[in-house]
Amino acid sequence: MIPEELLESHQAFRKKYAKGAIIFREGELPNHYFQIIHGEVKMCNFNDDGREFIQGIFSTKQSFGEPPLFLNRLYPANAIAVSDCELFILSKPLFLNLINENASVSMAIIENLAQRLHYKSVMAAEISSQEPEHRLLKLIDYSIRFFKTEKEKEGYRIDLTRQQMADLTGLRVETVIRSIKALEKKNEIKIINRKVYR
Amino acid sequence: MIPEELLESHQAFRKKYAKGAIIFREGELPNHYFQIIHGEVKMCNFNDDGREFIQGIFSTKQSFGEPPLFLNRLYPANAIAVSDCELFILSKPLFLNLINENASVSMAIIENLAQRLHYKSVMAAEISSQEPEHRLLKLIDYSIRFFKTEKEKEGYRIDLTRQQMADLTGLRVETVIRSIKALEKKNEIKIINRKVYR
DNA sequence: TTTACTTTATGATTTGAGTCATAAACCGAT
DNA sequence: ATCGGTTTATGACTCAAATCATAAAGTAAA
Repeated sequence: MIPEELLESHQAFRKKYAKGAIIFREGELPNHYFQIIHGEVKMCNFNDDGREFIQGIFSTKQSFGEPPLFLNRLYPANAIAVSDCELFILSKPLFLNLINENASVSMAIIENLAQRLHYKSVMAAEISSQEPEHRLLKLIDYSIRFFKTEKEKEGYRIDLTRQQMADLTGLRVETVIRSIKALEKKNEIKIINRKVYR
Repeated sequence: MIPEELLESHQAFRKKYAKGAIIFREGELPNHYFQIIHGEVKMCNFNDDGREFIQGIFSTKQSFGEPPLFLNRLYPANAIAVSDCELFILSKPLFLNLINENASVSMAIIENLAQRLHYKSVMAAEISSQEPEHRLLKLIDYSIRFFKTEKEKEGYRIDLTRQQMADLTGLRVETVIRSIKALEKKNEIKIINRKVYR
């Protein structure tokens, strides 16, 4: 999102995380801007009985975790590496400088936040009021535009496990599996050796 | 959010809406920036069978509906006047100018978006994975900080109808009524002639 | 190729929020 | 004071998703 050159010229450093590593935790005070060089990161919450809710999955060139940085608020969720990954990290004061100096960066930030707010608006309305199949279809369509998909001859391949879909929509795995099958029967999607295509 | 003087010096105009009036509709192309002078506005979706989901309720000095403006996307929800209200309206090109010229305005926009994203993150995790009482309590605590409350000797008075709470959390009115009562029994909240206090 | 683990799959059962019906309490306008 | 509309309230019943149990299929590592 922020061009590499700019980040590097402003003393951002690189850091690698192994799959499963925790980048920051819910409740911590944010001190840095993070942008993905390669790999994938999820932001998620765990509720009292250990169930996970995935706020979003981010990949190359995307940033995450800025909102509380601007609000002097604690992180509302955890950031965890979904795969091995490498990040640019920029300290809060340097990041804020960069924004103030550079109108195009601040516009990029605005667009990025607007983007994520849009996703949340759409999914919030879905999650709260629709049946599982509808919810999943929306997630699938949304994920095609924004994460984890590759275009193949059979259509777009959704690179999410059933469990991830469950955690993104607030459903249980079993419900996702059953709904996915129902959607296949209705010809809304295809399943080719367990992968979902649309 | 954007100072009145600035809005006026940039040719924003004022417009009044009666209670219930539709300011814009889901699916329309955004052309303006809106900021509330007085009154309240809700953004909401209606699903196939007419049920409403409230994305947020906004009041004095708050703006709404910017995200799709930045993304050249259609409105994902309707904006409806909850009470009689008056708004500042600024055309898209003038608004974008204003942001580009003025770093403090663009920072204000960033903070505003971050704020709303934060609310959505918190509520998304709640809505998708918690029991009604937990969900409602979170909404109540959040609404104390951000909308529709007044501090009284009995505590904060939540100025939301049961129906609004239902539409904000994705629950049904009856469930809200029952859960609110259960919360009162557990001494989490007070109910004084039908109003909720916390 | 065997082992250990993850992901997908499927049936049986439970449960709690949704739905439906009905009514009381409240509020504003005439 | 009366009337129409909204908001709150409550009970009975339904049903779909969650839960529980169990296993097959796939995958990665030793």
